[in-house]
Amino acid sequence: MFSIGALAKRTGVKIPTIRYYEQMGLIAPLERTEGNQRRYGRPELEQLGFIKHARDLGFSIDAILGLIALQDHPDRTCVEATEIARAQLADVRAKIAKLTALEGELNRLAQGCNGNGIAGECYVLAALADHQRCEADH
Amino acid sequence: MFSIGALAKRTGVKIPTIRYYEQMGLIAPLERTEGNQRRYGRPELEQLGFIKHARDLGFSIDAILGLIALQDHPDRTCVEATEIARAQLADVRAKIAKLTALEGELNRLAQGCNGNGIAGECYVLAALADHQRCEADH
DNA sequence: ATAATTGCTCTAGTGACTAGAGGTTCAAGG
DNA sequence: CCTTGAACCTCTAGTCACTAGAGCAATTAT
Repeated sequence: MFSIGALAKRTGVKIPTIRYYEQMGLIAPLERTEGNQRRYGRPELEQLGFIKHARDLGFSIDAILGLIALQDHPDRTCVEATEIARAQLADVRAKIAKLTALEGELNRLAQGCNGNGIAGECYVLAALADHQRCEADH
Repeated sequence: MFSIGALAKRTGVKIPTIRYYEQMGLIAPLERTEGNQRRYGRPELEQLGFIKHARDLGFSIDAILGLIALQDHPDRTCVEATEIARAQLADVRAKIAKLTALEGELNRLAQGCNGNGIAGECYVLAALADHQRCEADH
């Protein structure tokens, strides 16, 4: 049985975030002290590890709630968990694609100007003002 | 001179967003009608195009405010504009790197399970619970 | 016993919008 | 000229995943 501070230190999740997760229904402490302080056990430690890992992978709180519901009903098929993971993967891939396109344009933008001119004829500002110069459409 | 609705249609920026940008100090209409409705001209159209383009490239409202300040003082050197663009590029590259790492892990996650087992022995849930199985650290 | 640390709840702020309520103004047709 | 309906106005609150701070209570160490 340990305090919220100890849990925070062990998992690397900040104290207010743990309390926020509790509010969102992700982890509740097993019990409280007489003075109303949260006391956690090993299962909560593992649960929070799970949550942190999923958050690091970009899963939304809502998606994690779904995964937790699956953990709590291990008789359900695994399809749902895999679907959540696949959706997340698709999301990440879409983001990568978009960011890569932006990288290309920003690169041209940043290289077009050596930084020695004056802003009145700055390539960066001109390029931002004139979308025509873009290769990809966004 | 055209209305906010016409401006929205021409630029593809939604009406509430235009009003929000005005609140943030990005674009103000030249004038208002007697009945207090916004009326925009060509300069505002171009300004909003600039803003949209920069937002599409991931620039923050704050960064765009900086760029606009440069436009308004064309005597300043171009260095600042380039610096803002370079910072944005670095940011985008960092995000791509992080997302690519996540993509790898998510891919393993989603492929480890064919979706036919039961959640009690689901690879997705197990992998999320056990960070040890990860290759990269995040 | 006391001081230092840690904990509690509650409210409000972040960024970049989006949604809705409740009311006003404009443009077009009759 | 008048009415109708679309578009407009302001203002407040909600989104997501936290983060910060106020003001107070409990625990721990000395």
